Amino acid sequence: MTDKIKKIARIYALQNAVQFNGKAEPKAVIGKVIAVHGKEGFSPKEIYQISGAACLDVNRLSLADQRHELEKLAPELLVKEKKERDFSLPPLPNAEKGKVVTRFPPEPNGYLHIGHAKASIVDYEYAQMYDGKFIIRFDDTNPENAELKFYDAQKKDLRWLGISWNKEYNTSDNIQEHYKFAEQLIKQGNAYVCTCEPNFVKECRFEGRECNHRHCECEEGIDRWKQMLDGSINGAVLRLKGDMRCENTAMRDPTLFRIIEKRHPLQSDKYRVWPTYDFAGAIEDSISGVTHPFRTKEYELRDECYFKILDFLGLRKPYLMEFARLSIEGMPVSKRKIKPLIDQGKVSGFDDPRLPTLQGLKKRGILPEAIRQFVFSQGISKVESTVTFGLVEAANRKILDPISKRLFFVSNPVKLKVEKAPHKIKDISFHPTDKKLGSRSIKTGDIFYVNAEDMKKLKIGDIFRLKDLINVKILKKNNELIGEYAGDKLIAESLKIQWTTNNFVKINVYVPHLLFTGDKYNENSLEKIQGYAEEQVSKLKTDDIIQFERFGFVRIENIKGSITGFFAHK
RNA sequence: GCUCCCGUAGUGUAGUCCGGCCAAUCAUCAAGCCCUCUCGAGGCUUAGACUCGGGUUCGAAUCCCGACGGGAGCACCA
Repeated sequence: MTDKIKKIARIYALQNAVQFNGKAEPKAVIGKVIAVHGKEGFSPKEIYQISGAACLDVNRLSLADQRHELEKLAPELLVKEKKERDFSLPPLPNAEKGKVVTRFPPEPNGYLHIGHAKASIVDYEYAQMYDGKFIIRFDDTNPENAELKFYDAQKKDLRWLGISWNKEYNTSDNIQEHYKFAEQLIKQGNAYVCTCEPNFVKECRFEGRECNHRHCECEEGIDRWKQMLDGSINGAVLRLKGDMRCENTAMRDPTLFRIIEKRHPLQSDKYRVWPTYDFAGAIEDSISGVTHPFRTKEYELRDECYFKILDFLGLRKPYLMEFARLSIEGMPVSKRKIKPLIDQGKVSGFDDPRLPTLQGLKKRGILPEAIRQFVFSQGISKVESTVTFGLVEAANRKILDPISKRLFFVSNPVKLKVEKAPHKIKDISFHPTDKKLGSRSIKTGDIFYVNAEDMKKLKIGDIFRLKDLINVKILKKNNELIGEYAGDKLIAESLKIQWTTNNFVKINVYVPHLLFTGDKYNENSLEKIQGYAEEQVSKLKTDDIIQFERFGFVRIENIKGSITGFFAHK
């Protein structure tokens, strides 16, 4: 038995020594030995001694000898294997295949952004993982926020992300049911109608003081509730009887229902008493069969309230989980920040390519699959972090690169006359490796357009190459740019530049930069680059994403022959 | 102010629940080289982290205590 463990210790001491310059470290070795062998009746002390001795012995050998011996004993330990990272979501606690139900509950008050994408993708993905069901529920319990157009707009955004759902409904469809639960709470003495001034409520909550309404009889409570519903009292709310001295201030008798006299986009003026998030969220998750509701961290303090309500009503409790909000550097997600920019005309709308709205991302050529991969790479931890948009770009580039056509675009174009240039009809393929993407043929003469900065780098007499076409020697560089044909054969070390013939397409490319630097709006966040693209570009359709060589990936909009580009990234 | 949550390379992230195959994963970024008729992609290499201080233990990124730092809540918004 001791022999066995000695042998193991020897092997790992050798491995450790080989890995770290001939010096084995007993601490590391003992760990491995215990991990592989298990303790099996040995005390850690014994193993420690054995490992220590093994290290001493091994360290006396030369590195070459160590390697040699390890090769004989356990050659597989010689190669350091690369660990693979698995980017799928971690397993869901308390989950059973076929029985998981998740939900995405947006308020129909705006367009979806990347934060919503994270939530919905996580919800959807877990339902998929467990062959469960995924519900989309519009949390439209505040008629002051809900707007008709957003119900469909949000669904459209979700579909674009590749998300589908098993069930869709509105919380506002269930108000009657919410009323029944409210009544039950009042009857049980777990809720009461309060007509205190909002400021007074706030004060009491802060100081942990109860108000008089808290102690009214149930009979009276029901009456007052009915009055709330029929409009005969105003300024009333229904509050949960929590604990006004609870350390968690969310439990200091939170409001469950309030009066909002505003026409609802779906329910019209049918109701004037509306449940709050605390109430509606808990009730809906429970009665719709959701097993694993996710929400963002800022609700964490409300968990207690969520469960208290379900407790009082004897309703099933879902397994509630939280994760951190997603924030991206320089790209605010909140309506509070975006809305003023739109109102002041600083961005064009909710689909401005500088915005992290799904429509904005789409506009600049970010693919839904890239967003999904990005979300998976972020995971669902509670650590708050600010991500660089570069991570989204990197994911997008990996998807785009093998499938995007390569085309020529010349920004800041200058005219170049090439003397003695052979007239050609040149076939140039759309992709450097994937020939299946096809090719275009370009008819060339002696007039070209090239980028002015490229030309600045060249002196008279220099030879450069019009990529995929011919070499050109610079003859003149003053008012006019004149070159001379210098052969067809590729010169490996020559500068290869993109070009167009005089048969070009005028195009503006909008390059989005960070909207904010720190807290300040970046006045130069949208750069407009004008240039000429090769004629082929006029054949592109809206939403085509191509790469302009040495420029970057660009999404095209072709509106009745007028071409605009939106820069995605390099 | 009170309460809660969180602290791993420049930025993200795995590992933390259940201490030992962790002198710590992967991506991104940066630097360098190779490859390429793009400044893209690909390949290779290098650099870079467990917030700090105590404790428990043969052994701590992991458990305990404390400090510090960041975030959130204290709405008749969600």
